[in-house]
Amino acid sequence: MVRVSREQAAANRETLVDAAGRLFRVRGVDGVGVAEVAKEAGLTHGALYAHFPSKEMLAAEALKSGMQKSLSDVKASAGDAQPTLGGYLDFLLSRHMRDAMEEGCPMTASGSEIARGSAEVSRSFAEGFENMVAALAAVAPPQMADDERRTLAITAIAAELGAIVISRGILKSDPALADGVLDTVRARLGDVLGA
Amino acid sequence: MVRVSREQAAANRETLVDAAGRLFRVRGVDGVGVAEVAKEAGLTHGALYAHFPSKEMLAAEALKSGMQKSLSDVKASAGDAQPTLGGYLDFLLSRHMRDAMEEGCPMTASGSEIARGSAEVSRSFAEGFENMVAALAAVAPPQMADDERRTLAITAIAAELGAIVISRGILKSDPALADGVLDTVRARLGDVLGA
DNA sequence: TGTACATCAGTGAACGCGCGTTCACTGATGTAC
DNA sequence: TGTACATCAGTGAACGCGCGTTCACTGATGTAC
Repeated sequence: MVRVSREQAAANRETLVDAAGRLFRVRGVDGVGVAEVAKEAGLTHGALYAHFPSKEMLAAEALKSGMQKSLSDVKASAGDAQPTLGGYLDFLLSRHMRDAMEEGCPMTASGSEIARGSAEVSRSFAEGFENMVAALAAVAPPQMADDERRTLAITAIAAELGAIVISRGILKSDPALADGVLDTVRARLGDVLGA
Repeated sequence: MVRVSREQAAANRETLVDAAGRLFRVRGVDGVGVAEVAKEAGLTHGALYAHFPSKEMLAAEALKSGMQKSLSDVKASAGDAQPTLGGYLDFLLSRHMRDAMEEGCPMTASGSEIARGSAEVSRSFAEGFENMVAALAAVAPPQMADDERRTLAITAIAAELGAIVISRGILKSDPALADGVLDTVRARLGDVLGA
């Protein structure tokens, strides 16, 4: 196939970003070649360079998109019910969040790679982080002052990220401890934050 | 040079592990070749395979060694004074800890790579994590029950790891926010843990 | 202590391989008349 | 609406390169007598 419609091209671009996000989260940016990303999207590697100037830029785009998607997932986790901080934490610190890396949050899956990324990557990350902070602050106990809610949200996200990373790291050698870390941090955050 | 004394060989092995730890932390395991590790240690890549069966095993060894060294650094941060939880947290959540990746903790520098590593890597990590938990639990408020001290230590480490990773990720695009995350989590943990 | 020889830590060339990126080409899409 | 042609998304061969690993070789170290 050569030359597709503009709609199709836009769809292909999105498919590339999604495939990249999924693969990069599971195996790392350095662990996946551009050819595999393109193949996963049903294209050849050459097509990828019609949409992105380099693998690095694709990674930045995939990160941004993944953070947005992840935020939507968190918000959607409440379903039709009123979202609560406790509900968000249950979702963020669940075994599913730990195990389903391909659909999870890029922040937990690629944290150490983001630190080494370009300024572009950093910008995508900062934006996604701010949005996540805002989402958690919005469901913090209403009697709190605004800056206290923000403080609480930042601390909860940091603890969540750390707990998921630690739990994943331990999983292959001590699954019981890996589960314990998730439960411990979830419970402790609950005690502390009243959620 | 060919064939060195047994002492020299042991020293060379250690130099390789140190060099690998430093380089892997800064640029990632996938971001550094075995030739560069060997060169950094003043050897050629061939020599590396006299000490380690593969790059993967070298990485596992470097992780184990790095976690031990990191724990020593934390304990040493108290100097001659009586170690306290607050003192440990000041050290763990400092700008220096965030910026000096080459001497920092492999847990924060390579978290997402550890999750993808072998069972061997997972074992090294689990052991290092347990030791760090024990060290923090040992300086937790003495009136607490043992399991509560452990819970507290796990939560503090998770929050520390997350805060450092987030701060590093944001640093290139928003240094002020990056500092803010460290300070926020440090303060909040202090409030909450009474340290 | 002195000599002969086995050991093996370290060297550096070579291996096959997959990487990111480029580019000449294709032909359906989109457009101008 | 129909025709002629420019555009450009996607193809796939080719590029140079650095990767992890292997291996024949070297010669000082360590050992047996």
